[in-house]
Amino acid sequence: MSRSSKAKVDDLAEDLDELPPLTEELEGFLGYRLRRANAAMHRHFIAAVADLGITQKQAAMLWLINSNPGTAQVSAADALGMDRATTMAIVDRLDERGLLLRKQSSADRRRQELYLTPAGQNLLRKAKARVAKHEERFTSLFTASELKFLLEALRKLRDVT
Amino acid sequence: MSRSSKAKVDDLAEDLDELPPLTEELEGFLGYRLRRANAAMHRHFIAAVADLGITQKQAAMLWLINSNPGTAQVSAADALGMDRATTMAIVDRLDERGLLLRKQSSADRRRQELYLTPAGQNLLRKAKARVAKHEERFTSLFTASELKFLLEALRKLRDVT
DNA sequence: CCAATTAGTATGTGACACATACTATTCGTG
DNA sequence: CACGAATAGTATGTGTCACATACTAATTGG
Repeated sequence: MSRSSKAKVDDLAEDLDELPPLTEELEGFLGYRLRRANAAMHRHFIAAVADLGITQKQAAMLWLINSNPGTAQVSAADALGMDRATTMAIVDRLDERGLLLRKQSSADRRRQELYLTPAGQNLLRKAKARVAKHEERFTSLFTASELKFLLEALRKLRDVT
Repeated sequence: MSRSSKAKVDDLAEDLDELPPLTEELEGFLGYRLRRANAAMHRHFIAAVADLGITQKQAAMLWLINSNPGTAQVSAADALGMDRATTMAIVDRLDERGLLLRKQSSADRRRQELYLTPAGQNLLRKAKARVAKHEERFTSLFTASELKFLLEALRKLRDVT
């Protein structure tokens, strides 16, 4: 014991760092917890792929294009829940880095089909390994059934109109 | 039935909008689902308090100060998981709108104690009503025990180092 | 007493979200 | 078929937030 056993009971909270947190009220909110959890996972993600210099959104875009070559910008935007302007900014950034290319669709000349360049495929391959470890770090907190419930719960939240 | 029963089985997916989504692979990731759920709830929050012109972070700051008058900026920053620079920007904005005020601590003159102004208290009161409805819209998707698990799961994710 | 730490501040960069507006193209309906 | 509506991409601007860096003033600890 580092302290005398005569320490007053009143001191216990302070001793054990059990003072009520400033966020006590906020902790009851799903929105607050969701934001904090997302912030933590986002930070961890950025750190995990720091040497690749991509964000969650950029990685998601590369991933989506790799799985669906030729997808139009607007389709990618819808799939990822972004508007066209935001999608433009993200695709622009990846385009400037030579990670993807735009090709006008012959079927509908308004559309720009998106494809990964070899550089983009290469970067995505590296990203996949890091993301797998990153995900494992978080999913390992739960049992398989807990994780299943959690993923479904998050889907329900997303689909609220 | 709107279509002939002779429709080929191959057509079923198209008929029922069950084509695999472009995000099929991404859906398996906890980070992706978390981001989408958070984005949905964030959008809903902003819409819920649109007439008050505050963000989630600003509301959280007002809430925290209201519950803990005199809290220093750095304490609020720690509690909300933000750095000092970001906290400054948020407090500045609320300060400019006259929703809070800074008062130099007499005990430690480096510290700026934060207090809500009557305008800030008034705005927070309105916000609380809207946030309650907003939260209800999402928490009502779950049973009490499911919600308990979800909140705890999100706390675990936040606390990952 | 002095070095290290802490709190607040200032400044700059980058990523996103969203609004608006404009052009080119395609679609739908009279 | 023609023409207005809708769609895809683009350009531009605003606002929020995260983070890095650097600086000052104040406090703390050895």
